[in-house]
Amino acid sequence: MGVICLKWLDKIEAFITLAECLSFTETAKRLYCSQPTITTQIQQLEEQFQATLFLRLGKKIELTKQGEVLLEYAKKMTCLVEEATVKIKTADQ
Amino acid sequence: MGVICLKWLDKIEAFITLAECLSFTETAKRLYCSQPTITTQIQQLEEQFQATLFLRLGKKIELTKQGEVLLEYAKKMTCLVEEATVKIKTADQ
DNA sequence: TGATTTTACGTGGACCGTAATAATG
DNA sequence: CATTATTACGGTCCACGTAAAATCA
Repeated sequence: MGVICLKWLDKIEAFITLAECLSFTETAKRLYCSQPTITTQIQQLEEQFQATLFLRLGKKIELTKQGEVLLEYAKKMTCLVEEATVKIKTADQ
Repeated sequence: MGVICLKWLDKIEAFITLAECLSFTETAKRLYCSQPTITTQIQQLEEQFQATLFLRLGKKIELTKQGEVLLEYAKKMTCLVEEATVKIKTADQ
């Protein structure tokens, strides 16, 4: 999770990582948590956006069109938060 | 909270509202929750960003420079989520 | 059968509202 | 003293990890 550790971004972080490596196991390793946690986070995102983000094809998973759209915005969101964190820190109070 | 009702955006929503009306009481009314909840949410944001977002000047509160910076990004974030929600919904799966 | 994902489930922590306290004018 | 913000506190809900089950190669 790097510098940014805001809890409410965890799901987005999990989604981005999963979209990148396409493996729940690998995603869990990278984010230092269990596979079931990743599964749940992705399920919650799918419910919140009422979308299917990944196709489960046997062992392989595949990003859907809807997933691609979310991925694009997810990256923007994390960038935005990182940028905000830096600029807030350097803002003279 | 309008169409977007993702729980993890509540704090940002509270912050934007408070920055607009500069009253915890009024913010709580608008968001249909209690004042202590707003207080806590703002405190958590201040802790997460390690920043003072509002100056407490007696009964009046005032947005700080850091608060102004966050406000700018907070609005971008909510817009981004709204936009993502719409585009995901219209994406052919 | 081995590897991976999902479901079940119990516990610990977070969140919210009520009540009480503090602070301002 | 009236109004507003904060703190204390208790109950509920959510999230995570472990364990078990399911699924595929």
